[in-house]
Amino acid sequence: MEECMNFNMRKANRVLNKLYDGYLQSCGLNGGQFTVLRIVNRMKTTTNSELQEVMLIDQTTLSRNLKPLIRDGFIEVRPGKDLRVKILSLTPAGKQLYIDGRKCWQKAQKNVRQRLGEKSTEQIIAASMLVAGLMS
Amino acid sequence: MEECMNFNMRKANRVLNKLYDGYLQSCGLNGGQFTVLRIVNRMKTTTNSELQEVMLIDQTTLSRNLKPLIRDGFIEVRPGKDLRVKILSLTPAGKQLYIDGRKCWQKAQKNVRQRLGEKSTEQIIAASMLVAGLMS
DNA sequence: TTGACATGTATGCATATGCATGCAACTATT
DNA sequence: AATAGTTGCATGCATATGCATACATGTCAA
Repeated sequence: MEECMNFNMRKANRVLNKLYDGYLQSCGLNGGQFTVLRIVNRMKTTTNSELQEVMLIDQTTLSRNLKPLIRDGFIEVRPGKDLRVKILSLTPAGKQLYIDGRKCWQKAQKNVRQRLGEKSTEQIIAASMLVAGLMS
Repeated sequence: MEECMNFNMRKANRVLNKLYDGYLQSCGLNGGQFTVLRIVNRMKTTTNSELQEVMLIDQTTLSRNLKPLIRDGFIEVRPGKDLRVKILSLTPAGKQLYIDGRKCWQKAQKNVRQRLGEKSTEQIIAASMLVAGLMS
């Protein structure tokens, strides 16, 4: 019986989410919030719509994920030249939170890497990127 | 910068879910419901807790996923020898729905297979299984 | 300039998910 | 048999997600 790719990825995703969330909760983050911090940190300065493209996430979901990070002073919003655009960047507190979160994240990633092995780990990440490329 | 496995799998999962759901909606199913039908069909007869182990899904989530399928007459419930256990099986309508759903599912799976190629497809499924194995 | 259309973001609603807990049925120890 | 603990499933609640839509700002054509 042929395997269902969707089912298997969903299952793997549930397992992985739980694992990463477990490590991240000690600094009050979940996987989605950490990802936002991580990308904003990398971009230095970005916008909702740019994040949306990078994460391939629904715009409204992203908008809501950003909300508490902005409210709690981790992400700063400035209006762009185009007043509709909100320019996002990490505040000092946000940078610190990212640094803390990164430590938790590294533990999670290391745990996975050790259990799956280097080669499988890289393959899985590459495979995920391939699948994400189906979006177009 | 090292890639985050969790982020990449989440992203891939979003893309894949949308794709499969798009194909399945023509027979009124979503990916989760189709998976339940598929597994019950394969098992002939099963229980909530057995499904839960196979799907690595939260028991309460599964319970809720089953609810509409039972209510709408696609899954039949008989009490087991242990009266707490509900023995699940497909009704004739459920079997038909699975057959219909399987056609949609095959289109989705074929689409993915064609775009990613045979080798990548198999690798991704194998990779997902590996990751799911982290649950233990 | 003005009016029509486009774009960036937020909100209303419905559904999905999972943790904590509740309840009923079972098991084991006395 | 009575009690305590265990197990299988369901429900209350909180959060996450995404579609449809609203609203504000921008752009372009006349």
